[in-house]
Amino acid sequence: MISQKAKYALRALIELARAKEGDAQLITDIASHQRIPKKFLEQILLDLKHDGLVYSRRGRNGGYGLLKDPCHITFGQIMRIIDGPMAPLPCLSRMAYRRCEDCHDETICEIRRVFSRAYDQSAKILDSTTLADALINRPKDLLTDGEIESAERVTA
Amino acid sequence: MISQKAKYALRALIELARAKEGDAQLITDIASHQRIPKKFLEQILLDLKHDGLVYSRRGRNGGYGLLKDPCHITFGQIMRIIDGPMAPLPCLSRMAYRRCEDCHDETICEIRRVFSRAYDQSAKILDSTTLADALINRPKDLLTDGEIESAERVTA
DNA sequence: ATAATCTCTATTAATTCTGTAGAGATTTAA
DNA sequence: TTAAATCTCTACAGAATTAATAGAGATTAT
Repeated sequence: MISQKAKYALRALIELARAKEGDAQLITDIASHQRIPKKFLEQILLDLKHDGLVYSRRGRNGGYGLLKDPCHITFGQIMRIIDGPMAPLPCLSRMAYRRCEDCHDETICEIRRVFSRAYDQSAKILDSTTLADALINRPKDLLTDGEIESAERVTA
Repeated sequence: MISQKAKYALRALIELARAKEGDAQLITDIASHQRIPKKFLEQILLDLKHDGLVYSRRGRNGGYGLLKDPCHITFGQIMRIIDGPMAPLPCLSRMAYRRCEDCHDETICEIRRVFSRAYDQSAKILDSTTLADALINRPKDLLTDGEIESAERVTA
């Protein structure tokens, strides 16, 4: 599962992406619209700022805004900033590779091999889907099987 | 990241899958071969037994063995037994669906939509890859791009 | 100056993870 | 029938992580 913090970050960024370019939005407003604890959101936005995704202005008329175009901010980027490496094994992380402590030989590890394939697939999606993509309200005939299935369960 | 417990479980099951069908193996032996804390492994194997993946015999000549053919035990099954739902969001879990506490409307949630696609992909792999698949030592020309890339980094 | 707003660091409570401990039950075989 | 080997079950504990909360500080507009 992704962390609550990551969900908050994604919700906040989606709200920022929806705003007209340039208008800064208040932490207070984002927090109340998205039902995010304000002080927690402060930390999150600060992380995102330190990583160059958003800008901020202090004082009156202050607030936060996206620093990059929504079509250049991927879910993968956001997840890595907030939750750290997405890889299911440290030895599969491209940004933060670490050896698995007790692994005999990485090159022949069956577990690594299987998870590598699974991770490739999901990373491919998350690293190519942007905030702009997420905002597009797609017609039903373009939904994936998984989306259709889950939509059916939800409305059932 | 998957848990240490899940890695232990996978390693133990791979060791059981390698054994000739029928011979039970001792917890002690699996623990020492795979460098798994013995008492921790006891709990893990017990979980797997309660879920019908392995059998056990007590007393002299006791031990553990697979209850099903390795080609009928998927990585997905194992991961769900040990780590619980694999879905990145509770509202995407097929086995253990839960509503996201603070979600306005699941059917239009952008976050859910994106992660649904990513999860579909990786679940497809993990639910179709079996212990038997993992044991096959495939020639290099059948490796995926991700496997090649990571093999290169490892040997570099 | 003052009010509004973001910034930074510390602290805390709850939960999860990774084990450890030990008494108990079952089986085999001498 | 006894002893040794092995799995079974429950409880506990320390460390790490998560999800906040708190509060003093810095900056900006008016």
